[in-house]
Amino acid sequence: MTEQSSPFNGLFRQDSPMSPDMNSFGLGVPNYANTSHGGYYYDYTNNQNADVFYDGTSSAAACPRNHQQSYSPKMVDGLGLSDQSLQCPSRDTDQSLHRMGNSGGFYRRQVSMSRTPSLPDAASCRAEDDAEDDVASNTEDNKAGEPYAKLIHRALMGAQSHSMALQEIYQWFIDNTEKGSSSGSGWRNSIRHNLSMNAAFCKTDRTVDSPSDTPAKKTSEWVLADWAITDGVTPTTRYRKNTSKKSARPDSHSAMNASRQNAGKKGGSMASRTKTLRMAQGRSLGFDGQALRARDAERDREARRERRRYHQLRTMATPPQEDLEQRSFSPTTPTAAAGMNVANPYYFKDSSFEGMDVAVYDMGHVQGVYTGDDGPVFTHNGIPSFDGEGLWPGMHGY
DNA sequence: CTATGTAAACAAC
DNA sequence: GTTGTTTACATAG
Repeated sequence: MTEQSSPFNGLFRQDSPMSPDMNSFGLGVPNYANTSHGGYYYDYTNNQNADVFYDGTSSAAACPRNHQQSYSPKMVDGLGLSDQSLQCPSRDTDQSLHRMGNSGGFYRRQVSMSRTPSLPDAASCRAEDDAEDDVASNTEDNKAGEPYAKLIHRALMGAQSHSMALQEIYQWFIDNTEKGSSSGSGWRNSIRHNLSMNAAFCKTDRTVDSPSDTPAKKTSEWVLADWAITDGVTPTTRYRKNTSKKSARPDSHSAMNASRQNAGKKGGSMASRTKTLRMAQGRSLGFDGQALRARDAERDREARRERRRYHQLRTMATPPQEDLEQRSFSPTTPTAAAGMNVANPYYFKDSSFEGMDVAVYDMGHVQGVYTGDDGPVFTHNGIPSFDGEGLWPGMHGY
């Protein structure tokens, strides 16, 4: 295998260890030394010597966050385990979560990476979060009024790499919200609903190689879209389809029941069909295609402008693969979707596109991958390109 | 009308 | 049973 010259064996999500000056629009120099790319990407495959193990937990499968940044125990101690975002609860077989004491429950990664993390410490993260949601409760107990989307956003902002498994989000709600202490499970449904419907939350699928010869495990986590890290959440409502509000049908009960069943039927069948499609079409942009009305479109344009501004600022300091959006994998880590006749989560957005909809480039446009010192570059006959338009200055498509 | 919460059907695992 | 997607309905403002 051609190992890249990079001193670490993979690409790791980089947003979390940004230096503080990077947090404000990224004009600073990334101080994760030896990583020549701007980040947000992982490589979970070259993990043979990046095995994950866990401290203080009973189960080897206790923590699914094995893709995350490695923190030495010393650093963890320094950050303070009272910060619940640093803790990784263990699971028992029926998947309920237990809080571990301060002595355990976190994980660490058995790999030495030469980059200097210079993490924002827990305190600054906290301060940042508190500053961001000015209205948000300062107390641990949240006001019941804070909507799910914002709560989820806060949870993810407090998590390493801004990513959490669903169960961890549940646990966060249990620990930090009133909603999570309610008896039923409706709030879990609502969380899932929000995660699905809000473009600020992106799902990452991956298969994780276990240290031993355990069969590769599929895990799934929810991560904040990069723009949501700075911009916060946008209302989930915007991504809903237009529902013909008023009951056109006067037939009441049985009709309602039937219509709901029908809705579920649609939802269920749509789920699988549009799942990958939506991935490929840029869910993180929050488009619902035709369902967008003019005003929504204008608001989207405005938000997109803002994100582009942010994007441009960042690309001044980072290589062009920042143009990859919502790619949670390394391109050298093909998923089952890669090369198959299904939509692929590796897609590319022409960020300069001013029009109504997204220009999408999926892996079908990619002719090859070159992994060099500047990070992965897609190539055609050895020349960085796409078969579409050039995505960034100085690169011309084929 | 908008934002949000909730219930529920359904698929895939 | 869990996870994720989707539709529908309710309600507060």
